[in-house]
Amino acid sequence: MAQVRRAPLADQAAELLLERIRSGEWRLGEKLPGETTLAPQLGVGRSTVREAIRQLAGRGVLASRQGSGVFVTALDAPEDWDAVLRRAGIISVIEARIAIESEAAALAAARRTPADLRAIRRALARRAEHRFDIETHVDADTVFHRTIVAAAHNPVLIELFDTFTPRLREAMIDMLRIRKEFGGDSDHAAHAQLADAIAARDEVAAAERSRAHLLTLRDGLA
Amino acid sequence: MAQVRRAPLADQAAELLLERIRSGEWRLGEKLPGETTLAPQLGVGRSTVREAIRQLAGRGVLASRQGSGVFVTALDAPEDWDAVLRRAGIISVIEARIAIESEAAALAAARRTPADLRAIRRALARRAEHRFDIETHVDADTVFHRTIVAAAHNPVLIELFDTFTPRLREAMIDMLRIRKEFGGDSDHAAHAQLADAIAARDEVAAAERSRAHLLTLRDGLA
DNA sequence: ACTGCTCTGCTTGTCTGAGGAGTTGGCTCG
DNA sequence: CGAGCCAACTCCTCAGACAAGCAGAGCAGT
Repeated sequence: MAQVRRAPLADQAAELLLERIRSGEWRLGEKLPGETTLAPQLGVGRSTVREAIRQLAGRGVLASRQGSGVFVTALDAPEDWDAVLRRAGIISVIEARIAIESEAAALAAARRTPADLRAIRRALARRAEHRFDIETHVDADTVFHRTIVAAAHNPVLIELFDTFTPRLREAMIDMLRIRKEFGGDSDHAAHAQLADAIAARDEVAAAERSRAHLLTLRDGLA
Repeated sequence: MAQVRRAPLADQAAELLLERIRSGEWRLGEKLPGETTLAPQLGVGRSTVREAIRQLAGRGVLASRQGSGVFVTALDAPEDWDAVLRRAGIISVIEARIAIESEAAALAAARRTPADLRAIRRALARRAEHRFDIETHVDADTVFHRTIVAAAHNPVLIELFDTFTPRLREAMIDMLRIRKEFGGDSDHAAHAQLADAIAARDEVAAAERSRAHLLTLRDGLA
């Protein structure tokens, strides 16, 4: 026995439709049978079919046009990044962060404007101030790293950074709580060197420093 | 004059609700007013409210539990990556690909199994065969690069790769069509060197080769 | 033969009313 | 004070009705 029908009919109908779409029953852009046809086919009422269609419309799979019909706009629901990141494990996430952030550091060194540099320096100072409360320190650290990614002027990279950091926040807090030592002088010096490399437009050094710092973070979490 | 295009009431209602959620009217995990309360508040019928809720449920913002109520599960709809990539421009996308792929190449050099290596070599051979039809060549090239990312054994990186490449496919095809020259000996040699570096477990060289190759691609698209 | 019109059937959109099913919190009773 | 019942509330599902919009068939005029 699977489950005692915990899921509402509308959800089941949506899942069933998605399954049939995935199987290739209708091509991209093709029209689905009408609601009045689909309802008895799925064994539910028309309102239920409509709610299932709405659900898939919210996920970007279907689009309905009044008077015309319901059309397939995607052959599959886009991967849910939250789910991917939950499944993946912290190490994989931080490796992805290393990838984007070291590249972003190099780009930042090449492209940073004076305003970017001011923001980086300011974030670095705030990061140094908040060295007593763990959560506050982690957040200040994240803000600092974000200013660097922002200085790369690449919307994809900044979006990736924002996708990954929430997942890492808790793990970092836990790690620091165990180590009982953070925000020390050597840690601050490493970050200051990163900022200096970007200020000096030294792409190689910026990538290197960023990478080295995050690798220690990864090994701390392993 | 607003617009000729009229959105269905249910869509308008969904947008309105999302707006109120974003504004912080209800906190994360909090319960929304009942359908019978919401309907006159939004000036629509109950079934329309239900369809709006379903739509937001499909986007992961709301979740409804029978007998209990409708609850906020996210304060905002997750960014749609397709939209981000469309907006971002090819250069930004390929820079993101450089970031993940050069890092993946280094990880692949460290972690590749014999099976990974066989897959890489096989993909390299197929890539060399298909050097006459542009589309086929681009697809074979993508498969080759994907085997490398797969050898890094990091689910986040492979997912990122799969997210980016569809967006790049057309751009690469267009570029090669203009240049009228592809799959040459030097191009093939560069890929072979990348495969060799991974075979030799040389992390630095693998990252370097991958990066250099993709940079020429970026500059070709600029 | 071509153009432009209307008419018609089919589609989705919206509302209402009626029960069914599940949850919650208070109330009664031991 | 605790256990069990119960009533009010919630969402879930259905059926029916009518409105609004689209697309193609058919027709009339040029």
